[in-house]
Amino acid sequence: MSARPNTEVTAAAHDRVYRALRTRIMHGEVAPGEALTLRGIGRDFGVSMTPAREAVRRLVAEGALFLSSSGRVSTPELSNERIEELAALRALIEVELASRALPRAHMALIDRMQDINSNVAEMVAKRDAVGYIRTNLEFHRTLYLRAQAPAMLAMAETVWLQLGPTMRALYGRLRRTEPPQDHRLIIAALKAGDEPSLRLAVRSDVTKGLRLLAG
Amino acid sequence: MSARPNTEVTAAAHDRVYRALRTRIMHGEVAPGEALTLRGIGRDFGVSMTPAREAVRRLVAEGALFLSSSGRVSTPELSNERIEELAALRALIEVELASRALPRAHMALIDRMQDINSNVAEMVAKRDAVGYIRTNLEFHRTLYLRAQAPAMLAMAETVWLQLGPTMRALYGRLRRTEPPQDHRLIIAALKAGDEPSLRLAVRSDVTKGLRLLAG
DNA sequence: TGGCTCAGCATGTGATCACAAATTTCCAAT
DNA sequence: ATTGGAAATTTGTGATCACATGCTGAGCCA
Repeated sequence: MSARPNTEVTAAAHDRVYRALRTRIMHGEVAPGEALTLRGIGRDFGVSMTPAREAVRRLVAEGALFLSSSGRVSTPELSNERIEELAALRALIEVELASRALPRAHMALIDRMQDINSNVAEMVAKRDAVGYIRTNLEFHRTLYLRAQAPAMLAMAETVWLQLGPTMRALYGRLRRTEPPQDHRLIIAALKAGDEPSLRLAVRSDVTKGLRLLAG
Repeated sequence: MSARPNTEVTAAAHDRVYRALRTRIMHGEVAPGEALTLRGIGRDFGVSMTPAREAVRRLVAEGALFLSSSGRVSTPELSNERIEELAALRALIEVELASRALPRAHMALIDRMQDINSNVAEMVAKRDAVGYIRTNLEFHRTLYLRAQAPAMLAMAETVWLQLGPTMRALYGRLRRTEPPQDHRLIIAALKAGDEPSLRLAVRSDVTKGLRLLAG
């Protein structure tokens, strides 16, 4: 086989691999400490080592994967200190994003967030950890997209990515049945146009889960 | 030539290339919009395309380089909106870092920061834009290292990296002769243990330069 | 039984090649 | 002179290979 016989829509192989791995990591579909090999990734996606290597490099650069001194890659196992830091970063960045989104959040957006939140509740009821993480991030991203701040959103997603495997471990352990109360507070603050309440609710939502884990 | 004849200290070629490029970009040694080629980078560093490609991938992932739709890489030319966002991120993250460093900032650290700040003043006097950026970042990093928050510091450095070429363009244009006043305020607040003043001074220092550019 | 060594294997790294697509160059036609 | 297009060159992509290193486990000795 030679290079890409790309006549149209086909994206670059390394990008396809990157996106697939990124989504799996962010949604918590891989456990912390899980090892990956370039040849293994290549086999999984039907490509050679080269695109697998490039995808892994990107993910390492984003902190989604850990590179051992010998070059082996694995999902990171975060220390409590690092979890606390990442939670603080989420709080800083996401509060700002929510604040910037507030003036632009019209009723259609709030309705959509309520729909997503009912999906979150469903995932909690089904004890579906991956589904919960996915819909929960969708809830947040839907709001933050309105902030029109792509660099900040990218930063927030990088943090989510680093927390992905850890969140899986957390919510996999957790035995909750009630949907997140803070999401309702966020929606209420949006409806009321109440910025201080919004900031408080986002900070609480973002910090709460991770505090249990690090505590 | 085959693989790395690495008997000891030699670092991986892709890592060496990555670090060199990263430093050059962060310090503003390349202009915004400057184009790079994999073969050119390889030639410059005496390696093949493979390590050059990996280094570039990492830098693209960190937002230090822009990847065109056809795969060409260049230094990004930031819009005013993006500059404003990145300045806001600097403010958020660096104020937090400074705040966390404050309780641990003893006299030896403050002395070192004063030394670095006199180097900053020297660079300003010499109209050395690259030297100014380098010593200015060194001033900030010296403080933030004391925060013991590696994930946050990495985030801050990623923002610096994205702003590198733009800062060069800014400070290259700027005709200043006075050293930054805010640095003196930062040092004074550290000496006094005055957290609110420190937060204010850092925010002002970090926001000021970029406001001119985006304005 | 427990620890040690060494062979075999798995794995990352870097060079090189073939190919497709994008970009540039150059020449002819108007 | 300017524009159009075709040829030539540059460039990124992905596959493959050789090699050095790290890891694993089987066999050995105490």
